Amino acid sequence: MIKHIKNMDLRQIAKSGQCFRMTMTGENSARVIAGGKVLDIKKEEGSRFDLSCDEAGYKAFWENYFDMSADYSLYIDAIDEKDSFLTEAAAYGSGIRILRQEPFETLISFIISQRKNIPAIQSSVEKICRVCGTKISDDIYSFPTPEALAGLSEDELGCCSLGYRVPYVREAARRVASGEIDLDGLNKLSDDELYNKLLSFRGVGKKVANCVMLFGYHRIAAFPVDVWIQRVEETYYGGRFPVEKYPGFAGVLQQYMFFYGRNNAK
DNA sequence: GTCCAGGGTAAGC
DNA sequence: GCTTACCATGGA
Repeated sequence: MIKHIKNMDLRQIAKSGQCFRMTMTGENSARVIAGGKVLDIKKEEGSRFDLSCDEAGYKAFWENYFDMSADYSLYIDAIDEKDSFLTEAAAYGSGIRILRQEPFETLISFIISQRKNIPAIQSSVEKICRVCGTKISDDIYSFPTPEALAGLSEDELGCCSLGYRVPYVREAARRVASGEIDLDGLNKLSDDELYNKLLSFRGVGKKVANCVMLFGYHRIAAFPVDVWIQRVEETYYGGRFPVEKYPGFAGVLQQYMFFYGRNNAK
């Protein structure tokens, strides 16, 4: 089916470091695995995209997943003109959207992410999906359910290049699978309450908690600070980015800063 | 072979 | 409250 989508660049999103199961399949095409489904997207002319789903599937899942109701030009227009770095960063990554990913997949993926680069995270996540995800079609596996992941032995998880993170992943999966923590139910919490709840997972500190908030709960005020953002803050902002200038959506701008800073590092 | 990665924990001040 | 050693692994 055909959709016209503004502020949508497949390569930028696939390489933005917010999701780990979106891969480029060609110069202008990508494949996304999410929600137990596969979507192939191809960019045609201008803002015209061809999606491999029907209208019902689009409405039921992908429209929300890609945050289609948001107009990202509003976030970009709100940037202080005098901030030349952020202005350049937003122009550079203007096709990035903040995907509405599932909380559990986001939580586990970002527990894995600590002290790994993006290709290594993708590789680990892919291994986990192959070990205990559900087969969707030939050679394509969904992200595992909490129950499936919690049921793995240490050895089985050990084959997924998790290193010292194995107990973190197991404990998180168990707490969710047992019902001790209802991840979907956390949606009703305020940002602060959600943040503190996420910190209760072993292996989740402030950076990972903020990533889960931003990418798994679409709390776009969350502003994760990793090594790349730290460099940007030190180089251009005297040590700290003024998040208070952008109340409620600093997380979107963080994504532009991360993508630009990381791709233009020497 | 060396350096570093979308950091966190626990121990020590 | 704020440092610091340590953590496994693979990509660049």
